[in-house]
Amino acid sequence: MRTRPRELTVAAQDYLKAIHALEDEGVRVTTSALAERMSVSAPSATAMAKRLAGLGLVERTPYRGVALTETGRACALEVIRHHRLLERYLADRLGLTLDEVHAEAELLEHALSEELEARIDAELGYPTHDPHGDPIPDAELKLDAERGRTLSDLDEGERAAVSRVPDGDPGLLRYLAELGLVPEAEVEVLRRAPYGGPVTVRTVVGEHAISRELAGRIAVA
Amino acid sequence: MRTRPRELTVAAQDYLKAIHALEDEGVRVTTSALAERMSVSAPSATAMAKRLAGLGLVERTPYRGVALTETGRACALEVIRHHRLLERYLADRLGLTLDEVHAEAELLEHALSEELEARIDAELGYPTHDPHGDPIPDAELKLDAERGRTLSDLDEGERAAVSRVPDGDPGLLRYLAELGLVPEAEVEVLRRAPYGGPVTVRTVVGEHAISRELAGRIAVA
DNA sequence: AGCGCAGTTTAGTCATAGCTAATTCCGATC
DNA sequence: GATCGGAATTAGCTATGACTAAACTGCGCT
Repeated sequence: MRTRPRELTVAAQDYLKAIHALEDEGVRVTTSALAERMSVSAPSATAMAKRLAGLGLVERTPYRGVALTETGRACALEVIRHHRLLERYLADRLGLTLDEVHAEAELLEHALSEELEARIDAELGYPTHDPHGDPIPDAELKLDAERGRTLSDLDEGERAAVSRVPDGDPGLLRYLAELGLVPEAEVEVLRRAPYGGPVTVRTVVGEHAISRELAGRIAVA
Repeated sequence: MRTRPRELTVAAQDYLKAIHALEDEGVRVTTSALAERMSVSAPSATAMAKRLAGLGLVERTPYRGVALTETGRACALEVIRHHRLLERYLADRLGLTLDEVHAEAELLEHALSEELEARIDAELGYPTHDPHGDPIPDAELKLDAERGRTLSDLDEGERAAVSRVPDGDPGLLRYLAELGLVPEAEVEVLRRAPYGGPVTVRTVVGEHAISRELAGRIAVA
């Protein structure tokens, strides 16, 4: 039996998604973290946290923050499934580029019926990853964690394939695409400057130095 | 330069669509007609009518009703364009049936960006009609009126092709499909009972009597 | 242990969009 | 031309979700 974020407001779904993302990043979901992520004032975040707690979707400890309940997590995953399936669809079937799909999926995700979700899923052959390399929760909302290594974990001389890139920032995605850093692409780490300095990589496009911080956000396999 | 219903609330867009539909049907757009169409109380309709008038989207005469302004009509057509393009897409590319597309398009129409609209339009080869046979406003929002004849206008013995069926009621659409009354299908009128009685038609599926009222809602060419 | 500040929450508003109950208007009838 | 009834509007509430300003907590630091 499937939980139904469908009966939630769009705003509530967006908050759940944000809370899930923060938990996933290992960040404590405080009011300010949530407010920041949602581009909203702290009181607004507090208010929504209370509402979600009232719906049994999060556990809330005043002054401490919130944590998703099982139900809350299911709702978040449902929305994420919609988002990532749509990204996959938009990229594969309508030719949207990596930097375009996120925003479009963001718009459409709340308007996708279960029917259509299933139809799209089948049409695409039950894909497991979105175009950025993020895993798509399956129809039972199972999500494989796959917290693998990143570009910044590789030793000099190591080669790997990019498995995941950050998904939200179109400018960043265009930049990475220019450097040849897209999912599936081959990379070799040439140098890792000490003290958290830049990482120099070779891709099909050539050699490029990128910040350690950015390298840490690019997963490899 | 394109008007931007995008900046309107979803509710406002839905009201504009309803007002457009009523005008199209030749109905005076009174508060009660609008309230009825929107499944909303009369005071709610009054309130929205005022809001739309304030935005310059309708001309409102208290106690008289509303009429779309040019801007209002453009916004309504923009929404209708989204709706019908999506219907066409869902039918052609995802295999949804005639009775399913309306509800899905209803959900998605407000979440469709101009970008994606253009992409879908191109993908489909700039279609002119949705799967029910309703005309799709073009990118400049021109809509061909084509107020043609209906099944109930045909004389006994006349043959024609169904050009348009009502789009909102899934049950009705399934019924019509069973009778072979779908867009493009060949029909021949066998009998027209007097005094507004039923019309008997032959389709590929056989002979069927349908009410005059229903026949009047099926356009032919 | 106490003080202070950063972070949280409360208090009080606003806008949208819905509702019911009460009132007002318009036109049709007498 | 007054009246009556139905349609339309006003008045007053509710919920969501945002905001600012003010008050409160708790933790770290002395």
